[in-house]
Amino acid sequence: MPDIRLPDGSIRSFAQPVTVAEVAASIGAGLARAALAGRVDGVLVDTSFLIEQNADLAIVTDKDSEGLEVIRHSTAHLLAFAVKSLFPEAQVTIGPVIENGFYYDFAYTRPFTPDDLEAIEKKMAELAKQDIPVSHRVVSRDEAIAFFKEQGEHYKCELIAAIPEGEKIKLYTEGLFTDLCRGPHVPSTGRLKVFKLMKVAGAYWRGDAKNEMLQRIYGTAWAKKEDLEAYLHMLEEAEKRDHRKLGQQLNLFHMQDEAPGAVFWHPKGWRLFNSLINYMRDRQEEAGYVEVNTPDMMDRSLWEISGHWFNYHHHMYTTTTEDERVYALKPMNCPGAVSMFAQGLKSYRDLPLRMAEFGKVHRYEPSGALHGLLRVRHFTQDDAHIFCTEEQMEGECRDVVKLILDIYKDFGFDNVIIKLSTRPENRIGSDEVWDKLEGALAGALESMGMPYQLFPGEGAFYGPKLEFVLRDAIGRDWQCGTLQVDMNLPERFDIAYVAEDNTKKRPVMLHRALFGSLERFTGILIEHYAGAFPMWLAPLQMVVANISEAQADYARDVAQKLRQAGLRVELDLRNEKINYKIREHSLQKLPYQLIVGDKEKADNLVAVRSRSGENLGQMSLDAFIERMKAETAQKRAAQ
RNA sequence: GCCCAUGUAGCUCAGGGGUAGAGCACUCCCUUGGUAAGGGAGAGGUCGGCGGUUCAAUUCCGCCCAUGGGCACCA
Repeated sequence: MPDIRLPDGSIRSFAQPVTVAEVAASIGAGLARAALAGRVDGVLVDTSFLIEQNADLAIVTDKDSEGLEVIRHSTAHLLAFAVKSLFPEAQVTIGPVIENGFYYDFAYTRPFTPDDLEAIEKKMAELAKQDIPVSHRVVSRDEAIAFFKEQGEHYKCELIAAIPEGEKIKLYTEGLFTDLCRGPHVPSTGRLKVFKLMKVAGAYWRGDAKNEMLQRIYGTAWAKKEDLEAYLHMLEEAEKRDHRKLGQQLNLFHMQDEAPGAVFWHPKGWRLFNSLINYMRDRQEEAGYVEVNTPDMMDRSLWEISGHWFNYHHHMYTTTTEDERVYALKPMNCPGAVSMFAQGLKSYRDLPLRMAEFGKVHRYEPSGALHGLLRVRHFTQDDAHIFCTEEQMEGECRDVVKLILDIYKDFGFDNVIIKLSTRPENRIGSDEVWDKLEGALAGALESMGMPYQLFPGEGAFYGPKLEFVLRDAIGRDWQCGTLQVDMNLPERFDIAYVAEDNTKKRPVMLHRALFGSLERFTGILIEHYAGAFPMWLAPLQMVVANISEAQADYARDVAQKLRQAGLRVELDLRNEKINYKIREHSLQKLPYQLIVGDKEKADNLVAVRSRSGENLGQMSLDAFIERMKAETAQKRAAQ
């Protein structure tokens, strides 16, 4: 005799146990048709779930985010259903919901082709149209294993074996297809209307590279057709921002086959790159850092001391010289920095010593990992190592966090997620020391009131770390900055400072990078701004274009004056119509275009057009320069 | 590193067993035009590399390299 309380607070009483579907029907026929699942006392269930006692119930429809998840999950099953009906020999494995869609991994004798995908999608549509009911039953572990064994589904048997004791094992059936699943699912396949298969890819069984590779089919699913279209449109827009594409269109950089994972910076791209370094130099100087430079290549013995040789030498570039010495290109700057500290005697008066280096590091990354500027083999870090006393540690951490967040703001990244990764199982050092290091990082954040996400066990073997993830203009997340506390290197290199009491003490060492990799950060900025850089970053800020040859001298004159005012200017005196020039420079996303014709020449003016396409009219050169200086100083403003 | 796909002119792409084609860009000529493409001519390619099959390979097959999408990796 359950009393059921709905989200609006109203209570419905029933004479006997009822299913979620029946409650929905008692409220209205429309809701009954829309019901995808139910939430009973906070737990998501199928519409066939029988409510026997008093309970809170919410009917889940495609208007709820949970409803959409149910749709995606059920569409993954529909995909498996279709694959099994077209390729009965394929074995099913797992098919979870992911952002914007789902995937399903299959084991099959041959790879699925793009044509197969098309056929599978067609089959899915067919099965959906047949509106096949989806039902489930709870079975015992032995029963489940026997069932899948008989079907030849060995992966499923492995999955069942891994289900913890005491958890219910459910089998969902739609038509001839039965799958192991936690549920819930839509009541029938007819509820799945808007989906599209996106791509096939390889994926290791259970995410382990030691296991065999399965075939993963990715798909997307939505409640409404318009949602799917909006999603596909968003993907197209993201593709237009792709830094590899823009890098070529805007003539910023290129890469070529002979140098995989390495960048050829063109003049404009290099100017951008250098703007970032110069900006960082200024900020670091203000924050009390000194800048140093250490060798790119050092003897193997140094890398043995640092531990890199043992841990990473497969990923290091090495070379043997004629005298048979083995050198390695630096994969990190820290051994150089520690060597720098070790040289000469250091006193507590020298601490904290904040030592920055724009070091170019070389790592032989796996070929499959390379990706434009975002994952390269040779990159420049805006690295710094802070040597300090234990007492100074927390304060230094706080200053780094402040600096990072403040700098990100200048690029319009206000939305920064901070992750704290703590001691892993495999680690060096006593728990007591780890308490201190983790305490310094957490304490710094907490004293500033900064929220953070905790990742227990994810720290490096030598110390905990903070990671700074920023969200760009179209909502994508990028991990950039890190702050790590290191107890490994100071010990390995046996560095010390002379303390107040004239004893030698081991300093604490912080590693930090704000941009992380300059190459990567440049790539992120290209996508973030879609190539339309704000004035302070734009490699080329403006063009001066003449209407016809008669104003060439005047245009030259204007450009020269702008350059003298410290602006980055290009001159376009080509024998082309003004429309043609404007179109070209607009496509190059220049912040400003200055048009000079007879009128401007006569009155000593420039006609200004902004990147947004707005004609700002005529103004004097001085007024324009004033305006440009103000805009450049403003930093973050972009259009 | 693993799976799949791709590689043709500077760029975007078409083609296909009988020694390659378009648009844009480039060079020259005409045009001197006021806020997103004026007209004409010309030049440009060992069809990613190496092997194989064939009378003949850019096209078919194999290996390698690179790129793209994933997986794994990211000190």
